[in-house]
Amino acid sequence: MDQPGPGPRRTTTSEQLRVWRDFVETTEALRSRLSSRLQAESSLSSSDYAVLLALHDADGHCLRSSTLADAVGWERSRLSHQVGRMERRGLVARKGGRSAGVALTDDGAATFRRASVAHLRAVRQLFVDALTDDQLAAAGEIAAALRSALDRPES
Amino acid sequence: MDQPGPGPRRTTTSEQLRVWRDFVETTEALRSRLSSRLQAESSLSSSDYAVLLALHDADGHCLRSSTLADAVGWERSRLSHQVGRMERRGLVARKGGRSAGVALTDDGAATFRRASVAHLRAVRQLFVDALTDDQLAAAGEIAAALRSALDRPES
DNA sequence: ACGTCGGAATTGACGTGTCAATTCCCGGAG
DNA sequence: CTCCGGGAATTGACACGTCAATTCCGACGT
Repeated sequence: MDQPGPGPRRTTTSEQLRVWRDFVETTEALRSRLSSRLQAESSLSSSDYAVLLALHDADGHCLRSSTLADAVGWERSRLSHQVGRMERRGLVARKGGRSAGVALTDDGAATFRRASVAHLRAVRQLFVDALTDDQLAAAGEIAAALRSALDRPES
Repeated sequence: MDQPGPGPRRTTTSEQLRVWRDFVETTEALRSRLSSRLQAESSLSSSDYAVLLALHDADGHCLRSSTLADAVGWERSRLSHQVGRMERRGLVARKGGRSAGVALTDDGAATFRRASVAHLRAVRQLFVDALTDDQLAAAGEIAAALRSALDRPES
């Protein structure tokens, strides 16, 4: 046996692959479920919600485009399209000329508050309460480990 | 202290929320990284890959539309659009009249084999090898727990 | 003051996903 | 044989994301 003792060392990859698939499919399903609920309850997409959240947390409910883009972690152009659509729906407003800020409208702020209680309830039900304390802690560690792998030099 | 002893009971929700956000953002980033690599290395989207994988595993490299839809877990119409696009690129072919099957072409099969080695390498690097054995096991349990919450009656 | 240079923001074109029709085919009833 | 019902598959219209231009504005040198 070229296995260094009884310690848990990698067997094949098929078991690992199974975990990978379960993990991916489940997180995907979770994301998509939360997204449907949000849509059904508040007519907001996850993207809408992300923007509203960032603006809501911002000082004066207003941010420069590029700051907002960083806050939600998107490309500029994606944000621009998104803001355009949200502006048409009256959730946000562009301030000033070409440069200088996107602001939450009153309507946007109200919509966000309404949506967020339902959304947080859903997150609690489908994630927080679905896991034991240990599992929740493990989830945090796993996220950190994955992120650090993602941040490595690239291959 | 209204905390019932040293036992691990929920504090506020803000710590839990932080874990939730980390978790979501990280899995999202991971998915998107794998997807870019696949695209760069093989000119395939994740959706393309999913379809090729399902057909490759299928008997005779051919499946009925609805069976294929179940295999990848999509809506019918999404599959139809996807297959249409893949057909134009020569990766798959529709058989028979309106009903009766989508088949992998030789080109599709070859493309899939090429893509899968790179993809599996990436999965190993960014997921399997990024986690300790314990974390990998925990990931499996977390997926199971989340899935079972998702499968509950709905709210 | 004028040009122009550079980055910020936007736009357009295109591939993709969803929802609501719509088409197509098969099987049974008359 | 013909007609009709219903489910499978497709299509169309529209929302969304990405990439490659393009526009816009302000700073800097001369």
